[in-house]
Amino acid sequence: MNELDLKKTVDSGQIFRAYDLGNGVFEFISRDRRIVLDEKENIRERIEGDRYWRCYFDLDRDYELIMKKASELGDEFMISACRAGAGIRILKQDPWEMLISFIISQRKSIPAIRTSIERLCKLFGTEKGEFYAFPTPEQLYGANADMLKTCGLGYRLEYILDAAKKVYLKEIDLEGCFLLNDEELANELKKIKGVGDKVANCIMLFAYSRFSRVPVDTWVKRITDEDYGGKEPFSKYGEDAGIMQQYAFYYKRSVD
DNA sequence: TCCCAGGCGATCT
DNA sequence: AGATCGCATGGG
Repeated sequence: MNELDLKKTVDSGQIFRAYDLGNGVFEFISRDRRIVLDEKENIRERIEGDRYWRCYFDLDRDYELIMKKASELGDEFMISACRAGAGIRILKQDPWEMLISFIISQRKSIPAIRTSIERLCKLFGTEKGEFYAFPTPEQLYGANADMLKTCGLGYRLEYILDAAKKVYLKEIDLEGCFLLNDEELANELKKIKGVGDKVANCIMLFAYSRFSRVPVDTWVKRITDEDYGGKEPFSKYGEDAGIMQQYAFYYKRSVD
């Protein structure tokens, strides 16, 4: 019950710095932290003992209620999505890291996003022994322009620089943003170049625990068009719509 | 080689 | 407000 499936979570498109190392071993990197988990061991016990990772893996939320709601509604596609996505959890990630990661994500494939982010970390992040921390706003704001150009950011480069500038110079306070309501938060994030509705919703869902937000990307559009005849199927899940979106995203990609 | 990727900003009607 | 269009680059 209420399992945590590391493999599915790594592949769920919400985290770009998580890796399947093989043999049931998975690595997750967040900010300047790293955890390596072996699913053959009691991972739940291990995570529960650590304040940061317990919060990160969202262990205290009941993810089974949403399946019940899909069943009550007779929502067949979402029932299948819940079944396929069981064990995926919405990771509580860092706002700055999500901001940069999802600016990069636009019109890029997930493997290409990973490549760009890893280059950024390796070139500008602080070395932590076996890995590199995600670069801070200061590190990106002061980044060498020629080195930045080697990260495959394309036209998104100016967006990244705008984000680094606004956050480093405190025009935008990402920690203070936790106090804002959903609409205020979305508007604040969209002051940054390269942040539109979709990227803002990703940041809100994956960093600010705004579970009602549904990032509408190419896959979600396809679900709406192909499986619901053009009628948006997520809002009826209310405060859990973002979780359902994540299951549906995972499911749709898996059957494509 | 060709096609498209977890969209967005600019520029129109 | 809503519809179109160009966009840099890397994977498959």
